[in-house]
Amino acid sequence: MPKKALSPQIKSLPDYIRGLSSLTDNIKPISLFDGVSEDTLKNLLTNSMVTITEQDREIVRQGDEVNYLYFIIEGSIRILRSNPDGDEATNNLLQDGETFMEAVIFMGGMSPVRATAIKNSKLLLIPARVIRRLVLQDGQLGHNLLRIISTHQKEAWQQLDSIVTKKPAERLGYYVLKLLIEQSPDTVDIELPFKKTLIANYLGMKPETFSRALNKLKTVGVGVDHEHIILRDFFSLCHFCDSDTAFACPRHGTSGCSSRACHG
Amino acid sequence: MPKKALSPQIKSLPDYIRGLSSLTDNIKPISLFDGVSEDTLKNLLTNSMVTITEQDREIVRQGDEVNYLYFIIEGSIRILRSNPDGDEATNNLLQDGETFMEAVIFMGGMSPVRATAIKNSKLLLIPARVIRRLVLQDGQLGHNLLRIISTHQKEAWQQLDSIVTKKPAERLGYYVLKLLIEQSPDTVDIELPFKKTLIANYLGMKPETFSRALNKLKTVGVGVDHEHIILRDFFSLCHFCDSDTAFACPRHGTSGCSSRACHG
DNA sequence: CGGTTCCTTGACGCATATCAATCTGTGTGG
DNA sequence: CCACACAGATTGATATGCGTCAAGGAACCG
Repeated sequence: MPKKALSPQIKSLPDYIRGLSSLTDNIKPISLFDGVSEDTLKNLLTNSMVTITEQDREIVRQGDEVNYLYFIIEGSIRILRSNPDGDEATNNLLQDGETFMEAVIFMGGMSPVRATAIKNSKLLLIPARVIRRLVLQDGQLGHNLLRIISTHQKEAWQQLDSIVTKKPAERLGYYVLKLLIEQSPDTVDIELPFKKTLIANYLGMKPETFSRALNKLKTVGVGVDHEHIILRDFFSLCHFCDSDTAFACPRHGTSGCSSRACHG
Repeated sequence: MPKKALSPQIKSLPDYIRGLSSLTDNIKPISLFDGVSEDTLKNLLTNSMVTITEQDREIVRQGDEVNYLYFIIEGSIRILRSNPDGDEATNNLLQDGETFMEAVIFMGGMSPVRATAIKNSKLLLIPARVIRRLVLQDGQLGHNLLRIISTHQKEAWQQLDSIVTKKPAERLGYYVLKLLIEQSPDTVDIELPFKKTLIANYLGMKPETFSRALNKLKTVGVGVDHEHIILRDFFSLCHFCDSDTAFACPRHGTSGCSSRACHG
């Protein structure tokens, strides 16, 4: 276990900024930079750093003081808690365009969670004090931040509910349904964005149980081929829908939709 | 199951305000109003309503549009999610001086959680639009809000971690330890603030399991008498400590402390 | 005193964790 | 190109811990 502080390759960014600001236009649901003034954006970027973090490196440790808000330019990050016995609970799995530690920098005290890189990742580190200052100046930034944090809160609530009230197969079905809606509701081919072991942990089950849950889904028209989930038809996952997902589902209410949320 | 919309007794508050503002000084850890300007406070209160909500009434339903931030003047509130089968998962249990729905009003869309009154409660309803407006004007208010939401996020993370990695008795021990620290670290008598059934659900277990978990704790020096938890000594709960609680514990590091967080 | 609600205790069954073996795909070196 | 090693995934057998069901007890209230 590495005791020394992490020291990833850090490049400061005189020329990087332009590449980035054009990059931010491409990524789908970037919330942090949405609609902020040119001024704020410039201010944010000039005060930030870009770092490359290699796979499995620990970016934030449990108990660390957190001085940055992390924006994922490219890569995958896992937010988790672990105890002395080595048991781990995954709080979140994040990808390009998402942020992390945005809530932690407002908590005061040390970080209650760890953050590790699932694969080689490129991160933008925005100093916490810059965020705190700019939030007061640019209301849009503050609003974005509140939306991001609130959305993460919502996800945590859903995750908890899933684990407490649903059986493994239902949990997995619910997860795949959310993937479908956010990825592309117009296909029957869904790609698992992370290793199955990781997703299993995120869903609060063991890899073996995850595998068996996948098998159960086959009986309701949800096939599997490696990291691809193939649906028999668009409505195979409707059984796992709840009022949250129904709201986000473009197909909700159309003929064929058999969401249980209707009767909830 | 009551189908009709909730319609609690609503009094508007020309004269109530003064009583309230002196009241807020007494409640222990009020975060929402901490350090906000007189101006903001007045603005907040004159635009808000006080309602009395009787026990078991549903204040916010899953799927409702939420138009208020709720401040608990007095009472107890349960935040939960439930599914069509009637299974319920408790996301939070709140008391005097705490707020709820503060994150929901920034999520956009409908509420992913329900809120019910555990007992007769007096609530301050602050319109969401007022909050959104004042947040931009008074940085202190925005900061308070961010702290509250972030703290709730932290609690959700801890709760999830507990349920996934800990056994029932450990979960309960961890919960009681947190009660001890926040209530009064200088006593060996801790009072359970809610019905055992409710706490059981919050901890993700059945009442029977909760009861058996209490029995297990007796073997490590944690006795029970109705709603009172009596410790053999100040350090009976140290076994359940983690780095989060260690940070908040005034006795951490003193002789007698045997926190596992030291070796984590 | 009888009724209700909440908690506790006991007996039982099942679902998931655990342990162990096999399989698949991938990358590496001869 | 094949042999080998390795990680991740799958499958099977077993065990155990929690949920479930059922009964009894304790406090509260009319």
